[in-house]
Amino acid sequence: MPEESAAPTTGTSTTSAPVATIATIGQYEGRSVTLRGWLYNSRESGKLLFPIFRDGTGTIQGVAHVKSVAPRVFEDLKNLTQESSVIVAGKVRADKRAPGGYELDVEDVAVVQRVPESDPYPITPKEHGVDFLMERRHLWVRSPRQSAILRIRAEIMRAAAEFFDSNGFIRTDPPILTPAACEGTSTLFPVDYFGDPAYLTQSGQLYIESTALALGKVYSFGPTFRAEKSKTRRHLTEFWMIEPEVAYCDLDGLMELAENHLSHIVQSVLRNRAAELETIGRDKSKLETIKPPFPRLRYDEAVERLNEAHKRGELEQPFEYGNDFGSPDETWLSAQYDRPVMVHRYPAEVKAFYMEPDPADPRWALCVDVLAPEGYGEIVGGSQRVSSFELLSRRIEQHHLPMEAFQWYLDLRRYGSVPHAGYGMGIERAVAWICGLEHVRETIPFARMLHRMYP
RNA sequence: UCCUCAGUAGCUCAAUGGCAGAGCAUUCGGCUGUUAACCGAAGGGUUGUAGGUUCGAGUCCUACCUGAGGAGCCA
Repeated sequence: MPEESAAPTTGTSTTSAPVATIATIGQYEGRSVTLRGWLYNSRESGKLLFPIFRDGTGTIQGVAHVKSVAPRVFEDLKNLTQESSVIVAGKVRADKRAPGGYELDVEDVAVVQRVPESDPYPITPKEHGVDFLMERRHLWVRSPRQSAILRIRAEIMRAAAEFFDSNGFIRTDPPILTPAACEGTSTLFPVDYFGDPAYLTQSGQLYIESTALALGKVYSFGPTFRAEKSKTRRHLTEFWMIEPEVAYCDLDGLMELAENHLSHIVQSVLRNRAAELETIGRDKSKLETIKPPFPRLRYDEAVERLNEAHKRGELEQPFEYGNDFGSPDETWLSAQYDRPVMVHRYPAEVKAFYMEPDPADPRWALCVDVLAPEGYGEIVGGSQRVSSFELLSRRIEQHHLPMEAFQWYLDLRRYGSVPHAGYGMGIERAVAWICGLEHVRETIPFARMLHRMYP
């Protein structure tokens, strides 16, 4: 994906040399170019300077000898501080010693803003702790690793939407401000809506069930909010979800959709963000296997395997039948496969009220969780929805949900109800898995977590 | 919310209850191919906060604050 400069040129050139970007600088080999960026780091050896520049697309080392440039240029470069903004002109030269394959023989430099040494850039190329970096997230995103992750995130989001756009889905985004809870209010963020209580959405699902019955195949893509007080590597209070919803679709159709969707995303990242995967040191062979079909596992079979694993001593806690999987259970299960595993038909009583019971045995719900490999856990959760008006209103009653608030949702079963199904995919967990990250806080530009709202 | 661990220089970390220390960063000096460069020198401290024990507390005790890891819940 070469991003050619459609950049503005106002007053930002030192010479007439064309403005290049570092990622695609090879096409200018042997020619002079202008780079607009920042000083990433610099080294010197006597009369030789090695400033390393970054421009958002990559880094490149410049070379300047005291005799090869004007005295002012040499002095300016020598006094340059980390993250000072500069416009630099130089000749592109292929060099085997350079990590990116090219170096820049500096010809001229214009300092846009010099960072004063009395208040140096705080993030040095050495080690830092998590708290220190998160407090300076607005600067941390400049580091090569962090900007590579954000580029991969953007590709994941692009490919995730592209898959639906090119398969007949219509994007219909639900409201973010909602009048009532989807499944109880305890995990919702309340807001004051002109004196009445309202909540930030925790899922657009109920709304896109409506648009699916209007348009057939739909999806939504946006932020969702959960006020859960969870403090783990998998949780954010604000995260992005892409949710398809399909009329006349059953659980089997939904699982097929999910495996094709996920495979498309991973293969797109491999194709379009190979350099970034390299930068962050991701093992690509772990992603190349992500192709349909994904293994399918009934809840019952998963439980059996977990109990066997416990007997062998691979899991501390024995699994209690009828429960939802715990985090260690998910981690163990997902680590058993080289591609995502789809666990389906959980016990109905531990699952949401809107999930259709299996006609073959109503103790099970027609639902599926997709667990990412390498222990990354649940990245997709979905189900076939209850289509019977009688069953749905009975469920709403049993769950002590306010019947008034669900009248519009029940209308979808009053007027032309059909079997339909959908799922939600958490973008940040997908990014963490595809990038091989320890924690979701690095998968989003500014993470919102329990006890972290700055910057 | 619960459990565990941590908080010392700008950063990452040392210091048996007995003189507050190193590496990096910053400043100055040296080096014509450096790759988180290297070599030499300098400056840099209310040891998270408040109490307590002790001749003496960074170190032990109590409370609180902040952060991290995990659990539950979830995507």
